[in-house]
Amino acid sequence: MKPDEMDAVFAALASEPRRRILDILKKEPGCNVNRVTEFFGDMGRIAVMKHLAVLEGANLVISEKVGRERQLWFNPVPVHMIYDRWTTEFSAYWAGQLARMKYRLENAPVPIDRKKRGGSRG
Amino acid sequence: MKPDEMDAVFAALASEPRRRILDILKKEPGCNVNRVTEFFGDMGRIAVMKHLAVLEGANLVISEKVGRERQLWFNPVPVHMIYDRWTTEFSAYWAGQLARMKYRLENAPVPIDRKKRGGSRG
DNA sequence: TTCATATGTCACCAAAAGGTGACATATAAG
DNA sequence: CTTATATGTCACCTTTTGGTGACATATGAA
Repeated sequence: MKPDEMDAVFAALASEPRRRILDILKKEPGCNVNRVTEFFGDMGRIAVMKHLAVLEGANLVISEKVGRERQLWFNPVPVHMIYDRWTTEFSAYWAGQLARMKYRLENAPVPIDRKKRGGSRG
Repeated sequence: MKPDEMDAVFAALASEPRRRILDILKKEPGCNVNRVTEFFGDMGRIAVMKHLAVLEGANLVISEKVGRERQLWFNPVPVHMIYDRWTTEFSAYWAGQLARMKYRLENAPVPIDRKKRGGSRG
């Protein structure tokens, strides 16, 4: 997966309305643009079409024109590819860091022992 | 994980330079801003600081000021959370769709059989 | 043809992202 | 003190994003 493709997928997913569109397409595979628009009370058709264009650019949505309608489909492949990448790329890092940081991850960073900076209190 | 947090994480990851910064921090944990900047020939310090602000906003980077330096750390927790979410949310969908679409995923969408539209010529 | 529907395209606008240089502040070193 | 280093902050600029309405096109129906 090339960097540009990753950019497109992450950027597409970095939007609540777009993630919501994916949910809609998961629930109603093959529905058309106006049907998707119905789910949004605060957004018009053109905005929905732009979001769909972003999603199609990331290959997260596939469309096919049937008559005057455009049928829309969620494509899970890019998500799966990132998922695969993370399992391989990050698992080693997680293992190493988790062993080093134990369960302190969410709480505080682990300062490097460059200089002695007073004792830890508690 | 709230929608806003997901937005922040995905938006932060939707940038090649930012993903590169994370790689740098994985390789050199605790290094400072200027050190990170050295890796970029086409970007200045202020731009790097803005990227770091985005990454910190997504909690993908944690920093700690030590003396006049700012030590930077990669935090894998948000990635892990999305990873976890995907394993649960998408696995069922993948199983169902993969069974239905078989290996045709990358190639073509699967049109719903709403109207009979001539025979497939292949 | 005529009318309704579904989508595509265009110009336009406001806000956010992504970059810069100039300057201020804080710390280390002499 | 002075000087160098590391970072923070500010105004400014350009490009992209995200939204709109008006209008054009394509299809379905009568």
